[in-house]
Amino acid sequence: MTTPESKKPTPDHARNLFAAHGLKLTHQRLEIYSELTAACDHPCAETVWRRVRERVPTISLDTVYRTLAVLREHGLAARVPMDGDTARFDGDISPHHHLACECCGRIDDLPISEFDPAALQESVAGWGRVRDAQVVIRGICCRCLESGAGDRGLADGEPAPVPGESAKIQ
Amino acid sequence: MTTPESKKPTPDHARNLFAAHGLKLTHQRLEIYSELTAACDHPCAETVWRRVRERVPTISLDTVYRTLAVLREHGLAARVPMDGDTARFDGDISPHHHLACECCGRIDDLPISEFDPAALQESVAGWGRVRDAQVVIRGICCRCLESGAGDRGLADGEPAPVPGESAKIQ
DNA sequence: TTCGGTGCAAATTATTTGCATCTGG
DNA sequence: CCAGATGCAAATAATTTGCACCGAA
Repeated sequence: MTTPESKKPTPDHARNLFAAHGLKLTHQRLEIYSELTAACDHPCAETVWRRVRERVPTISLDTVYRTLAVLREHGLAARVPMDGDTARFDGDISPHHHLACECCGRIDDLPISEFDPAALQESVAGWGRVRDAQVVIRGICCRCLESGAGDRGLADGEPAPVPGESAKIQ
Repeated sequence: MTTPESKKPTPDHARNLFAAHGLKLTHQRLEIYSELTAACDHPCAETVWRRVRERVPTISLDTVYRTLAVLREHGLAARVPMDGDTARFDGDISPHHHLACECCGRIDDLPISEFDPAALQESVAGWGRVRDAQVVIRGICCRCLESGAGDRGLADGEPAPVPGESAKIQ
């Protein structure tokens, strides 16, 4: 286990879910989907690949990319709206907010209830159809502040090395 | 003029601003900075380049990339937190929110006052230092809805062609 | 059986970097 | 004069795509 997995993994209810979307349920897709919904660190494609490879050594990186794209197209996964250079994915499609460290690249869910997307319905009325509304916060996490890695500040994606941490790719 | 420019351009107050940050004020930087602060469409590096080239035909794309990076490092510009495949820049560094069309890639400012970042200070207290907090909305703009381009839905960055629009790169 | 899915390798696209030259302060 | 800035071209890194084979329904 590379990172702490919290949320309950997807057993085989994925079977019905995929069928409902007219998607074939392959060994690879099941593993990718399970890994993504179980993860809580909003992994990038390569990270999902590395983790799934522990169970399916022959899976290729582009299958991961293709599967993540398919899951997004069917609304079973989402991309986190952030400004790094690598796409980060989220298996939790329920509306929620995000918090990102510009130093080490970690992205966490932001548990708040102060913000209600419905409140700005009329403000966006004439713009078009809203698919998703969330609060995005960028800053330096306490771990980076403590390690002094956040001194320079800036940078995004997976920047500056964090002492004691592997960082780089999440 | 490629797109409607609204906000007041930066005259020469840029001279003092750059000096204050210890940055040399070159012809190229001035044009890039002016173009960025005048733009209201959150352009990508290549778009800034195309626009500035009308005045400075010899400027190179990597100078634009380097300058945008420098401006960000000094807090004179920001990258919009979004999930497209190309970085989008913002010359307006005052706190505000964004609205993005997943179909044509356009990004607009979202004029709302309902959301006050200060309200979640305590929610983020133990996480670290907040540098920026904003609401990000993703959806399909009315122009795409009308043209039917938003039918398929999904996609991000600069996807599906919009009839009557140049789209592709913003 | 059949069409969608997969793996591999090559191709694209966005962004960065090395280096020699040039220039603002 | 000189450290920092620029242009050009080559290098990276992330993501996509062509194609032949394979397996779920």
